Amino acid sequence: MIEQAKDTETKILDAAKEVFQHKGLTGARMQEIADQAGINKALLHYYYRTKDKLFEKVFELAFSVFIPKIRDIVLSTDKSVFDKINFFVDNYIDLLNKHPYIPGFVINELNRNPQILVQVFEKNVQFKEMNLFEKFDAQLKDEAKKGIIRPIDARNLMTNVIGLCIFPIVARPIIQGIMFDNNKKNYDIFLEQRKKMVIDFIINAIKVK
Amino acid sequence: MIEQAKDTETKILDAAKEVFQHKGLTGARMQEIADQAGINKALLHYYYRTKDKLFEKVFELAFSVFIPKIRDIVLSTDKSVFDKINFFVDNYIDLLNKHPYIPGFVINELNRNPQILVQVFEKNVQFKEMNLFEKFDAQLKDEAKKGIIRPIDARNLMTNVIGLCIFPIVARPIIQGIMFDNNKKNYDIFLEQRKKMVIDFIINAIKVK
DNA sequence: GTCTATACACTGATAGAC
DNA sequence: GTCTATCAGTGTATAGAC
Repeated sequence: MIEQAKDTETKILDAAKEVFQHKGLTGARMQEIADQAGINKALLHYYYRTKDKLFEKVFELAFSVFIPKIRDIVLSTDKSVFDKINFFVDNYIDLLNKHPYIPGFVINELNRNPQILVQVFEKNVQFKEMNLFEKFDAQLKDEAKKGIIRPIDARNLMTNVIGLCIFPIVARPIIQGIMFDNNKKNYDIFLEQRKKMVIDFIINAIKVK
Repeated sequence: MIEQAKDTETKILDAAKEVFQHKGLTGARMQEIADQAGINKALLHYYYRTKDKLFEKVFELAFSVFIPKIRDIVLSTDKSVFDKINFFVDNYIDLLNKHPYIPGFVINELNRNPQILVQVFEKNVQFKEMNLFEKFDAQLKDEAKKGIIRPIDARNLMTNVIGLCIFPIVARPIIQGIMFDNNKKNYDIFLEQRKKMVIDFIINAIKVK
């Protein structure tokens, strides 16, 4: 039955997400994914043929959670730079809290095998047409000329903004361990307060006063 | 012969570093490490007994490359906050260029198994006595009172500084792919220019003008 | 200390019954 | 579509000769 099939396919994908994102491609076991999905190991191969193909699907979905968001926000051309930063950080940190394991997963797997990105690009052309940086560059240059912000290019600014949001999540174990005595609760508070802190930090970094 | 032994032990460790840092614990193969070291697979077990023990050694060494450096710099109490930031970013980015794969390796393995950190702490007490943040906090509070910098706590500042240095290295494949059309040369130039950019960015973020 | 040969467990994948 | 049983390949680890 098709109804049943869709359901099983979804259960497998959800289980695969869970396991792959925590253990990575090489650390994940098909058996564990099957257990997590509550089905038999053979069914995984029935629906996705190979481990690599299943992984690819999971990776693409993870990727598409975080990348288009960047595009959406940067492209909202009616906003000032300050408003964009405010809006981006606010939304991106919320998104990160919802999916805290995805950034580390994507970054790690891409380091192990950068080739995956090329495949994702080929399947989703929209990712590739990211020349939105030129437009953002123009806006930054414009506001700099008007004396609103100090000069900075879009790639550096975006790297800084995204890095300040993602880094404390990706490097959580080490920062929490070294700076917070491995106290999970204190680190959660730290992250909570960072939203406002990061916005202030960035605005002040580029603002002309 | 002891001379020969030391040499082989070192060769194994160097090979293990190379393979583990690129493939991770679960992705690495003892056979590949043996090949890389130019010796037999059985010798690996003769010197390090198990894959896990060999990995642990490699992890500890990788860890000790980047963490004590933080301590050294933050503890140089005779410097102003601005000088510390200048000095830190300059030195840390140089260090990152020398060992670009270590941060991603450490971060990833700690996400897979945060327990490793506890083991490292137990073996190296110096890592744990990182209460240097209290001292740095005092200095930040002092300079803020004097009207030199805007108020910020040590943990947020250190997270920002380290994040701005490490993130473009760790997330290189994705940033290079999306923002630089996968052009390696252009990304190298980008990284080269970031040293000055990052320092300016941070100084302006906390400076009172 | 270093090698060859091999034990033993596990993993991804398939065959075939229902 | 879903299951059980099983295969072929690979991985860590050890035994034992030199």
